[in-house]
Amino acid sequence: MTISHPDTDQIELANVLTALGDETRLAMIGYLALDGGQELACGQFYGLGSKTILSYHLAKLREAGVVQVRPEGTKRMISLRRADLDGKFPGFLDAVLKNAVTLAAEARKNAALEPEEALASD
Amino acid sequence: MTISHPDTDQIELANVLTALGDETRLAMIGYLALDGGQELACGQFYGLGSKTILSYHLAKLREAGVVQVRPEGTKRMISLRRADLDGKFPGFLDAVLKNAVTLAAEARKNAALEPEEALASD
DNA sequence: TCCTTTGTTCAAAAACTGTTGGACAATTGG
DNA sequence: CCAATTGTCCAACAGTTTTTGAACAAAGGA
Repeated sequence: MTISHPDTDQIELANVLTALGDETRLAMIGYLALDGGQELACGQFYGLGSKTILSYHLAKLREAGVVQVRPEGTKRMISLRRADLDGKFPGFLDAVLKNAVTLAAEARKNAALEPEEALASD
Repeated sequence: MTISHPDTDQIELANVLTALGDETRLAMIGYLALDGGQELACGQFYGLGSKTILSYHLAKLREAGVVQVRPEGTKRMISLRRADLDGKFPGFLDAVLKNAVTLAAEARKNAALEPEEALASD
């Protein structure tokens, strides 16, 4: 395997809770839910910080078993491990996402207003 | 107010998740759910550590808005803020408790086997 | 090949966390 | 009053987390 993920049976609730106990990471999973479960690349988490910081937080989510990361070219396509989480902790992810989605929506709105993060749009 | 608690509208999901992202604190809320929502004193979290450590973790749970603490004599009667949490994060607490309860049950069983924690039973 | 895009890795610094042991405080009972 | 019970507070310690900037690597296009 190119990128290491915990097996489903190695996902522990305390680790998942720790991974999600951070506004940046909560917003990240909100982004992943916003677009209907579509995969996202790191660069699409607008308004959540530098690429270094996103890489760091992405690793935390991946190591806790919250997200799946698939390399595609130079990108990393990220998606929620929804089936695994729903199987182990029924109802948990949906309850958390209700909140996380609003965090992501705010971050996206703010990023649109402050184009410091945005790259050349030409 | 004798003991400080956050208002309901000040309870934030990221803080709740951080508070619960720890095996000791997860087991603590498991204990609170085990006995059908009865209040517990610190001394009744058998097998979870010294009184100092329980006091530390209790403060974390209280400051995050997870538990309510009511002084009674020299004891602190602790209960889940179930209505507040259910109101703000529907389905969340129940999803977490399913797991936390088993942690508490294991801790209680182990504490019964290793009577180092137990005080004089005479 | 050279450059761009996309992200990872590293070292360093600052802040926070969890644990321990001892002292302390408040309440209750003898 | 004196002692026991129940927890809190404090200082110290080791370890972890988060952040920053710079260097690096991998893939793809001109």
